[in-house]
Amino acid sequence: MIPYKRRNLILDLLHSKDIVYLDEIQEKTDVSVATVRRDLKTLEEEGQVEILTGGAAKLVVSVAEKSFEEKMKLNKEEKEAVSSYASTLVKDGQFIFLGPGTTENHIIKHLKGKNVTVVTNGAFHIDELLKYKIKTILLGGSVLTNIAVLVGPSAIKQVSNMNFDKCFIGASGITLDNGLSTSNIDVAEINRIVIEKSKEVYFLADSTKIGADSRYVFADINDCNKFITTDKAKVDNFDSKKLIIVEKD
Amino acid sequence: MIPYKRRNLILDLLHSKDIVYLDEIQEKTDVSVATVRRDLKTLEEEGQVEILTGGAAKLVVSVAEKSFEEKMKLNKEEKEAVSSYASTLVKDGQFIFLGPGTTENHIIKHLKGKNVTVVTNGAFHIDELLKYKIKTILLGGSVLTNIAVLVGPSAIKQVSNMNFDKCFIGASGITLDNGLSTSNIDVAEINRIVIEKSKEVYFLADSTKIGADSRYVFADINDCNKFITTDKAKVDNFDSKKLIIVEKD
DNA sequence: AAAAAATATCAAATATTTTCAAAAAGAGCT
DNA sequence: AGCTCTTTTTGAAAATATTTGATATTTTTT
Repeated sequence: MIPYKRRNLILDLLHSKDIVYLDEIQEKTDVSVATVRRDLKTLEEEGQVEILTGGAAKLVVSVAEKSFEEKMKLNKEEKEAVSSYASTLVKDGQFIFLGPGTTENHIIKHLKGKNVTVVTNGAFHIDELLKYKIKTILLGGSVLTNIAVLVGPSAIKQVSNMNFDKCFIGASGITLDNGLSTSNIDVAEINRIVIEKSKEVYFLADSTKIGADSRYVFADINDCNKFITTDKAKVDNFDSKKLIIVEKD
Repeated sequence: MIPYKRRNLILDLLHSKDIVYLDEIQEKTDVSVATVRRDLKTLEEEGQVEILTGGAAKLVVSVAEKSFEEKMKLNKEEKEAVSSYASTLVKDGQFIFLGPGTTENHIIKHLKGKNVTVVTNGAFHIDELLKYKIKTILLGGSVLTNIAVLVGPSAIKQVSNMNFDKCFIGASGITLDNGLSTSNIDVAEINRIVIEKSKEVYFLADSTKIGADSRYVFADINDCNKFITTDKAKVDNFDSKKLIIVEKD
């Protein structure tokens, strides 16, 4: 196994485990402890890993990204299924808005090669958007700590002057009675405007969001063209004409 | 098989695989390892591939981030010295602008705990700013591929309505004759406005920037309050009242 | 103080770079 | 086309450089 692959393996282990021990790495890679140590030192110099005394290492993630990356892992399959379907709706040349959530982030990789322009207020999407060389407009404004979302009068003004072909928006909570809600009032405000300025509106939700209410309501269930989710049972009372149930594999 | 086709084959392999081994390529192309190595070197020079020890090569993933991180490493000590000094100029409660460069990025960690608001058009600064919980306003606009800098009418409009206590701006090139220049016309435009809207203007430069000109000039040497750099020799002809030479340790 | 872990050192094993001559491919000419 | 001359590409061998495992030494933990 070449060094690069070995180091990747270590990072992979740390993605699922939080801490790995030298023995463990050694066993999986079949090299001497000396080499494992050297690998870890290399990764540490790259800022990817922190070496702990006691023969272990843990992943270094920036505080802010942590919560985002952790959310990316939650219900990954559902989010993947929903966003994969959502991406098929995007046609060449379209001008679309992506909300700042993790489900929306999953969409990005599927847009690769499509000639679209993405507008978003989710600063964490930037890496992924650049990676796939997608034309991007990031809204400007105050950056919300922890979630790196851009809000404020300036962001509002910008979206107010845009007309989207489609928007894809997630929510923290969704109920038939109260509609879609989120935990931040500024995010709610932006969502509200985006929905108004979009020809077609798509709501995305993994099953955990359904049935709960968050603080700030920004839309009614009926404000969308399609509501994309995976769990049929949970949306039984919803308007079935607007529902799209996708299978997670 | 002609060289061109061979190299394409390597890229194809990397499309699906992430890593290819020398043996693998050699087997498929039926040439000597020496030639495979040369092919890889060519591809590397084209920026299409990364050569790894072990004889494998991997597709370069996020060109953008990579180049930023690599630039962060260049002249690290000088940048650190310059930005460390720059940060001492920032007082509690101030409203400052940071340019999108790597030198400016180094400033951020030194702002930890200071009650300042940072405005920037460098999207790559976000992680660092969130990490140290610094109040941040990110300009909105088109995201320039590769460098993740925000530009365009919207960004311009935003900075035009702001009044900064201080701004810290780097450049790609600096000469006494032509002043400060950068490689992107939009970045130059933003810089120009920021300089106008700042009570105090600070230019930052590691020694490699001095003596070279880039495409778009955005300021004269005299447009600043202080010009902070490390290399005394290179700035001998500059107005000494404005110069601050810091030691790298 | 004993045990465990981390660091340092060194020689062997691998990989990479350099060098050089042969082969292949082009370019110009008759 | 056939022939020379030049340039480029290639493979093999030698020279360097890097990676690795083993062992000894120092540091840290218990």
